[in-house]
Amino acid sequence: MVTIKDIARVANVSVTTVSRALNGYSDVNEKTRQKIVRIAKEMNYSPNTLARGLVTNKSQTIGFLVSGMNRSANKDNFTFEVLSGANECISKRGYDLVLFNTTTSKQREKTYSQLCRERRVDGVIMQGMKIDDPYLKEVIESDIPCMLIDIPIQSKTVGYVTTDNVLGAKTAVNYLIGLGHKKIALINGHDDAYVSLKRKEGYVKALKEANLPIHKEWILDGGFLEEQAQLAAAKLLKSHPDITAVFCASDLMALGTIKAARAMGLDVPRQLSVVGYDNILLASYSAPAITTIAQDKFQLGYQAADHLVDMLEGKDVSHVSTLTTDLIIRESACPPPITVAYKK
Amino acid sequence: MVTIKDIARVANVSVTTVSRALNGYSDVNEKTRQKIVRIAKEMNYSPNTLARGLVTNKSQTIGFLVSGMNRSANKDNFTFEVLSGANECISKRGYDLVLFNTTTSKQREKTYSQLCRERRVDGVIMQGMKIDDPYLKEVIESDIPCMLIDIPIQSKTVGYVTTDNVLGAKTAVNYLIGLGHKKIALINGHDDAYVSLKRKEGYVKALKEANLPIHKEWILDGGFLEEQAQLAAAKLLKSHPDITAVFCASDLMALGTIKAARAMGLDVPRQLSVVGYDNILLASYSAPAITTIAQDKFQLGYQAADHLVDMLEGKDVSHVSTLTTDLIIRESACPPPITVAYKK
DNA sequence: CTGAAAGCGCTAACAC
DNA sequence: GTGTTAGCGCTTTCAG
Repeated sequence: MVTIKDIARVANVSVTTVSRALNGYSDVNEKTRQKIVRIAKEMNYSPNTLARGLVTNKSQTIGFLVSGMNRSANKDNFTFEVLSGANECISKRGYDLVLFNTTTSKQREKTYSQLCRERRVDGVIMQGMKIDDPYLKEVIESDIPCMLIDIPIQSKTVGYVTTDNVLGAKTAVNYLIGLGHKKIALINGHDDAYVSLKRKEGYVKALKEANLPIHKEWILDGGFLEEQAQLAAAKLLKSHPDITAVFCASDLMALGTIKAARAMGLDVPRQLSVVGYDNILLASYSAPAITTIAQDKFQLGYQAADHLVDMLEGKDVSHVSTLTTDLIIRESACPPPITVAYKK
Repeated sequence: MVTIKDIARVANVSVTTVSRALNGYSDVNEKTRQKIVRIAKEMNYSPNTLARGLVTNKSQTIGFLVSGMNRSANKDNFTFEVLSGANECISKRGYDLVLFNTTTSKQREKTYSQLCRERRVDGVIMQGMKIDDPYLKEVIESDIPCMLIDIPIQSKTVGYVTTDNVLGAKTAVNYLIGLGHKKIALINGHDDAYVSLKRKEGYVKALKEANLPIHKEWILDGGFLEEQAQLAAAKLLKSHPDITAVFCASDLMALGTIKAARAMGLDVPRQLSVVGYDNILLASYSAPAITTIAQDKFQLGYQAADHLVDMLEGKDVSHVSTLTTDLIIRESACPPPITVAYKK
């Protein structure tokens, strides 16, 4: 493995000069630089980032900390898209991503700061954490720069990027209301997720603004899981057959809800309208295709990475982004059955 | 940041002893060890892997080199599942994964060995490479241990894990033949992919064994892309309306083929049977659900990682695995229309 | 069982 | 412009 020492010897200069030349410092003779660069290339030199990191105290690596990258959790490619976005940006800006997966017990034994310090990551991007995850508390206490996805915590060293979940949910419910629905249920994720709280807020807001009553019994949790949502929806539709629409806090849960409806002989959308959230790939391929609120997951990761590197480079701008969402109208929602007319 | 030096001072021993105690060497007094361990814990010490790596010349990191992790390429979560599997195994065995994405131009400028040497990765896992990717040639020349996904190259330092693509394809086509089909086309990926070559081989083999003629015009490439496959299928079905079944080398292309058929007013499966490959998530959700050959992508990654670490630990076993596939029967294939009876 | 010393490859004062 | 020197945090001979 060739080192700057080898280059120095061949070029007949000191290692310092080699270091400076290769790192683009200005205070080195242009001819010497060219010579050094040429020799380095000839000798097929690559810098040792470990050694460099040891002295600069910067590793040029970002930790990507995600909960649940295990076999079962791949149904939506949310994590992967965020990861892709983050990686795209990070590598453009000269860093590399290292994966921290908190689901393997091996890593769980270590604290957040242990994980980070061992690898000397310069910063971390966190995704998929529950609101009460112990790691989250550590993030706040730690002074390692961190960008959170969908968790609004902010300090000198922590920022976040999220979407406007209240507005997104409101848009979905308003759409249903606009279609003529008055009895709209909510299948939410779970209270450990920030986005669930916000989406419920949007749901409530939309109903209130339309002067529609809020029924607590119409709000159920589906844990962001298709099967669990199916169970919840089945229960809901059985005990409240007058419901004509349900807004689900994820597309996966919308899928589950549709299955539940179908199992009861209900046609979607004619007898029951369903609107999802996320716009996962499945949403456009399922039958019926799911009307949903789209969020740009790639962008979520990209922006998080961008903010993080900004932070590392000392740019003192706000480290918060809120992305917008889009209503994607497809086939799973339509006006309610005309029986509602009898209500007058 | 607390170092072993700090611990040494507090514990009143030398750094050597601290190092040995913390690394579980046997030649240190049990009492001293306990004291050191206790102090390390109290001081919240984490080892600096950069420093360690610098001297041991091992970084405990594995590079995951993938082509195409960009925004557009996330339609099947193939890469993500392989990644998850690899990460699961790697982290169990005490390593971490660093992502090398060859789609960003930043990384493309660097050669394979540069990428690896800069980060001093101990080994790499490669996925999604085309057969003529320049990186691939470098892998062979390099002495860095490398496990390939779906590319059968083998040497002292390189191994691979793949599935039995010939058998998989053969199984698919045999299934179609068993259903009564005699005119079976193939929408393949592209010749730059090893798996395509093999799947074509399986297709041909199955037809031959059934004494069915091979028509070159019935074999088209869809580039593993839905849209491209749709175009290819449209062309194929238009010029050869007597085809009753098509085997696609990926589910995404099966989706495209179904769309093409539908656009021509053909019912799938009643007028055209379609069998896919991969068993991506979409396959079970689309309408009709796609009959396909399933491969365990998570396992692909897991095994690659396992072999790689074996290699790094000097275990001199074979570094090759061939996983089996499963035929998943769903709704996109059925016996051909009875019109074939007229053929007699 | 423990310590002193060297050195991994690199950067960064500081001097010339 | 360039070289000398020290040192990042750790492991590893080699002595004792």
